[in-house]
Amino acid sequence: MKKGDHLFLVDGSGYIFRAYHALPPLNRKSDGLPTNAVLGFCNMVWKLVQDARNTNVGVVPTHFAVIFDYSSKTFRSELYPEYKANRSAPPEDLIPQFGLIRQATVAFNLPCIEMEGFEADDIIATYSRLACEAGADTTVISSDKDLMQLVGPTVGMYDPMKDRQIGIPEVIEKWGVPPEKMIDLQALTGDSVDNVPGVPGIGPKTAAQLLEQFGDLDGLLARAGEIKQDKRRETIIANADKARISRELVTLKNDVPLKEGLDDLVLHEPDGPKLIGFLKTMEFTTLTRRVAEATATEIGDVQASAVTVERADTAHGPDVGAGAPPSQRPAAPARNDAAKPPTRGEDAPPQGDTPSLLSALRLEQAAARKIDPSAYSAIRDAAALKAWIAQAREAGILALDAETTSSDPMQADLIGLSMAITPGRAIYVPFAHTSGNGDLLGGGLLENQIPVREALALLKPLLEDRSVLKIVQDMKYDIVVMSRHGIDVAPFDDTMLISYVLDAGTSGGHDLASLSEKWLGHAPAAKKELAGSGKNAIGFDQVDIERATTYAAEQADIALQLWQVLKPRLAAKGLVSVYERLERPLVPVLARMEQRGISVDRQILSRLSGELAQGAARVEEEIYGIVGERINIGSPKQLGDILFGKMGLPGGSKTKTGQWSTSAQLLEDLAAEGHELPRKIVDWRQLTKLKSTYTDALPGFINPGTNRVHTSYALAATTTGRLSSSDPNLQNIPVRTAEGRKIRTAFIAEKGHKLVSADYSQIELRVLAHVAEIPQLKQAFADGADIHAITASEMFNVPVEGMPSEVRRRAKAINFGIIYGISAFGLANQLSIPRDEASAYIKRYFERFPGIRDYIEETKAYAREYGFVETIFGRRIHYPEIRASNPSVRAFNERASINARLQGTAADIIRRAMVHMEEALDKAKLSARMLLQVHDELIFETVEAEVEATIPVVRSVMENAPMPAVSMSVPLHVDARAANNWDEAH
DNA sequence: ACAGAAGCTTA
DNA sequence: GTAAGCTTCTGTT
Repeated sequence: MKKGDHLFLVDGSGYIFRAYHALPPLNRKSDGLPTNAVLGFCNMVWKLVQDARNTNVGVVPTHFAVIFDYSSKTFRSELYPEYKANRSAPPEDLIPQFGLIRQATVAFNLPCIEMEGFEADDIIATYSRLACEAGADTTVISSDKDLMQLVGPTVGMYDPMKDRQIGIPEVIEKWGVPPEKMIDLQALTGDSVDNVPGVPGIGPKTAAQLLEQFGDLDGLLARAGEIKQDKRRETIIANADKARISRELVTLKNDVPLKEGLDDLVLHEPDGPKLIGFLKTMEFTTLTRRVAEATATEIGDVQASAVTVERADTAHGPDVGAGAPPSQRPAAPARNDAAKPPTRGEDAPPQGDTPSLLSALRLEQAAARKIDPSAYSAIRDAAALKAWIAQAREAGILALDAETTSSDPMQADLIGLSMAITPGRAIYVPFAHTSGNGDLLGGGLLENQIPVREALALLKPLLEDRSVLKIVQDMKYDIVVMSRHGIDVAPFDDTMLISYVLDAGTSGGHDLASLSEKWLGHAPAAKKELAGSGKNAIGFDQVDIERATTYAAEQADIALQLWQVLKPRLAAKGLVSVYERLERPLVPVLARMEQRGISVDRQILSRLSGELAQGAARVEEEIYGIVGERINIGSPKQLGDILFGKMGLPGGSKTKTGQWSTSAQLLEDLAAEGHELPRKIVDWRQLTKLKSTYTDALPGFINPGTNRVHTSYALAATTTGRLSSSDPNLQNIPVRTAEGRKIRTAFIAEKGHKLVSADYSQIELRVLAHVAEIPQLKQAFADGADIHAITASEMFNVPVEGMPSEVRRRAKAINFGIIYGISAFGLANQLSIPRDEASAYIKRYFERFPGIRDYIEETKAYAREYGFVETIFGRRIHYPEIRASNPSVRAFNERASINARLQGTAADIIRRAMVHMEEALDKAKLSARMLLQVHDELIFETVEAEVEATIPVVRSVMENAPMPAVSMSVPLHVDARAANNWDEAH
């Protein structure tokens, strides 16, 4: 073996267990021999031997070996008799596969290596050392953490199941320590599967932290007395011996006396007939065919070979090391497109104007600066805070981030505040961290913190100071939290919204972590690394102050640096007014809407839930009666099998995963043919959907403090400029069916109040008429005529009077189709007509309204040229894939860009209405409060006596919303109604 | 435990 | 044919 060679070492034993559990059961057809792990193994080896180039393994092997455990008795049992003692026997149908995989290895012409007294891992360690000494590189094919100690400059790992490399960065990401400290980490944490004791109560996180602090295990044990936490110090001192023996157990032996030398591991071409013989025996037809093609062997010429199947009582199955490696999240490759050359049209070539230069300069500075946690500190007394506030006043600008206990700003307790004035430096002010040793009372407040009240009293003048700009990522959250403490933070810039205005539609989100990676090339610490996730999550109050400081200060620091890079880009791209008129002013408006919430009647929901439950139970019994067994109706898989398998209904289409489709559309069609079961399934789905998503879920969102439901609006979640609503989503409350509408009756006005609903009529079609300048449509809207009827009349030359409803329906579908970026395929589906008929409709439509064809072509050409489209207010929506070579990807982007101009303009219009609404109501001395937005509808709550006065004000603001920025050539029309509940008001 | 698919709700 | 979010089931290449 020489320099440049590459050795692949497959952890055969580890692979068997992992493949067995990960792969679906598979049995040889002829006799039921279980073979799933064998097939997985063969596929993996074939891929690596034949086609490593097309995997993420990165290199092509020159040497190859598969390593197995020999038996459970190794030198480790001598060292520590309990080692691997509580290992249970492997599953029955895995046992015969141990031997088969060894035979598969031989069939592949690969060395099959095992050694009495040593584990596979020791052999792997030995070969990788020898290879390194020979100047060659090694890839260990495994994801077992026990092998990670081997990772280094010349040794990598590769997880064949996830097609993912594991190098030094991946080890650090997963375990928090570099590979050379894995031994010490495992010595501390132990391993319950292998019965390595470790130190009780020390898990990977604590171990990594201790090793970070003390360097290595010996350092830690020598200086254990310095550990601050009482309990931790004691257990480590008491269990020092266990840690030492554990270290011996997990340390891999790299001087195993091997029979085969490196040169015996040279990779040979596969012997086609020999391998095919084995694969044929196993009845792996696909792989057999593939191997035959690659080795130019005629399958028919090869006889199935004999294999030996070991029986459970003779196999050395129990001896094989279990491989249940912890799952690994694929690491997103670091990406920094800030340095990329500008795309054609989109980013204009570097200009001489100040904003571009400033932006470029800031980017350079940010890229050069390393984020250094040691420049972050905690402020823990009032005097220091006062001094800091004085500096911030002087600076006139300050980034901040509130740390709380909940992602719901209406429930969050404020735990601390981080702030930054100078890039690279930041402070954290802890207010309410607790000792976190977790009894139900939550532990006591830690010392040396400025109490919330006192700290906020000091900070309030700064946060409300009109001459100090506050920079925040996602300001709406902080506004809600701070306003609950009586602080009105202003003025502000929001880095999330600046990014949204600049880059809506480009890949990547607008959250702090994504922006930091994109612009600063730095991945900030994740909150879940401090506070955990899922059911093990702790409140931020329980995170210790030191770690909280590093995390929180970094958040503020990054917000500041992002602002420095992004803000000048707004001016450079002419997007300042979009940000200042459509985004930033909406933040406090939405914050107030969220804070107000809406009243939801629990009793109505609970009554409805009962009715739905009864209804669903009845339909369920009827379904069971027809089907003859109690299947899970909620499982599309089971349903498909029953409908199209057992009952033999004419199955329509399959979904992309090969399942029978059981969509409502398809079931409706079957019902129309006279089948009774599909109808019942559709009914059952409606009832259970209403129950689970609405009547059962909504009461859980009633805030115990306010007795109202507070949705959360996302300003930067959609590509088009629409808002989105979540937790709960109040933008998809049912309205189409009578059953569903009952849910809306539960949304009620306070006593003595009414709900007012005001919605734009046909806003997107009006926008279309305006931007595409279609005379007939403009005229129809000016006349207040029925737009779909006019369209039908134009297309089919029929009078509007006495028009058959079917004719109007088709015209309506075409109008909507235009808004969605029409295709014959889509229209045909919508109207259940043949594709050529739909094509004919579209052709005719374009003949009658040539302006719309022009509009569509112009939009596509513009998007192709610039990579984005704009709304009439200048909002940009990017389509980076508009020039894709894949026709369906390209067509999708074309339709989306056509829709985005219309949907986005409509979204801008209602945003403008919302921004102006409060002042208009104020000026008219009306007390109405805006509660909800549903894309083209606003819902208000107002005292009964003011209803009549409120409606004209609301209507006027909404209808005139485009003014004075844009004067539309088509009038906007708003319908408004008041009632006691949302159903009647709508 | 978590992610993705399927399905359903809205404008 | 556009834009979203939530629930349930399923599988863990």
